[in-house]
Amino acid sequence: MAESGTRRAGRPRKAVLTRERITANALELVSDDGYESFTMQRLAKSLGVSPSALYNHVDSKHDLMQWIQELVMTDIDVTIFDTTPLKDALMQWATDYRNIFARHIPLIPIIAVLPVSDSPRTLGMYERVAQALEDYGLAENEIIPTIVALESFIFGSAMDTAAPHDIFDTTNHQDLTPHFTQAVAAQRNTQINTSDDSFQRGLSAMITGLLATGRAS
Amino acid sequence: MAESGTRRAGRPRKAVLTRERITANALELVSDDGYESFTMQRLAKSLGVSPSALYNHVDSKHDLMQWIQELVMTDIDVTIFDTTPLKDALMQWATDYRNIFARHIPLIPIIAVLPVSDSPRTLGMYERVAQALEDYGLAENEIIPTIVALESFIFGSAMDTAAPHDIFDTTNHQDLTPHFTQAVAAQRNTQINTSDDSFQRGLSAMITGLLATGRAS
DNA sequence: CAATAAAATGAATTCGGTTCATTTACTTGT
DNA sequence: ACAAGTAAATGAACCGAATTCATTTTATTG
Repeated sequence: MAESGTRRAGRPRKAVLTRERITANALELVSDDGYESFTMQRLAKSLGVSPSALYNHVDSKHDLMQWIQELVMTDIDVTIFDTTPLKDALMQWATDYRNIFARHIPLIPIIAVLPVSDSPRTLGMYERVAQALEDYGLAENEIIPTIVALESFIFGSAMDTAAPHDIFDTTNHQDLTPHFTQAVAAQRNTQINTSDDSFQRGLSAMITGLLATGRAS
Repeated sequence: MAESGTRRAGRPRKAVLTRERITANALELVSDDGYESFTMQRLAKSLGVSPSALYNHVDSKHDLMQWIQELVMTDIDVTIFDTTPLKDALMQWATDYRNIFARHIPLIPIIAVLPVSDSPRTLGMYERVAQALEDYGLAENEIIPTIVALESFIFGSAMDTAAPHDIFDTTNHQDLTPHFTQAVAAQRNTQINTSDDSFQRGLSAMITGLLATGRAS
């Protein structure tokens, strides 16, 4: 039961912590030392504050990760769609997107499931891409599946960059896997990084195919 | 310092736990109740054993997850390559693969980074796919990038199935995102599940493109 | 039956995220 | 000036989960 309020108003003490400062420090920690060592305690220490103080500003570490992802999103360049033919623009955008999230792999399962309305920056990016696809003449109902398909490939490819170089080493089992072993050797001979090679080929193939179908006009 | 061994040999007590029993129980728990509630304590309880007993057989929970992934892999059907033209076989294999891992999303970051030599079942699958691609006439050096690209898309798409249905709801921001909002409406009108639609389109596009390039013969 | 050794136990450790009662410091109305 | 009010910050405690370790159990074998 609240008493009928005759008490005077008041203002809080000056906040040392703000969403901006928290998020900026978090991103810096994560960029410098990686996600494994990113804890609320370390973040608090980097802000010169006790861990519990963070919880006056953010509900959970998971929410904080969403803040980080929103900030990371601002790195993705969509101005390329203003100046470049669609297919090339999509290639560059997707490559940028993938390279950025390759450095933020633990964010991927979070963003993959995050409602766009919780991330204005993501929404802005989608708007630009949707517009570009519409301008190109893609059928309205194909725009979302096109974006989602590209994004799924982008996320999967970003994760793939974390694989060790010798992930396909089969020196133990080569007799049982002759075709695969030979294929690994052939790719290795090209001297091209497997992840990059795969991403480029897959991306080019997918974009070509997606744009070929259902051109509206 | 070891004493010069004059002591007689001995045999251990009969093991209640085996890798097979542990893995089977783990998979059952995970399938029934999901990964969130999957803990070493619960697994131990389901095996009628104390949590620490598990560590006589597995080095870590992470290793156990690898055991589970190896078991899950056995569900993926590659016999389709024996009977079906390559493009259709790839479509069915990829769909199967994606649908299975859609129920095991937490395994994806693990498998994406796991050396194939640690997973004979995965290696077997790769061998079959590599052979099919070779038989088709794909250039040797394109076989691995083709597999990796498809797998990246499969993993990304599997994660996408966890997204909420209303992930693209923009009722708050529609004025700022007219093209995107309209595209969402158009896709929704098709009545097709967005994840499935996106996967199918993306997969078909990618396979067509990957097989079109560099046919050897 | 005595020695052996793997397996299982249960208590303890560690680490992180999170909660909560309490204190601090700033603002505002009188 | 000052009393009241409030958000922010503190520090101790809580909790869940993985993992470790000293000890005990039990099957086996010469």
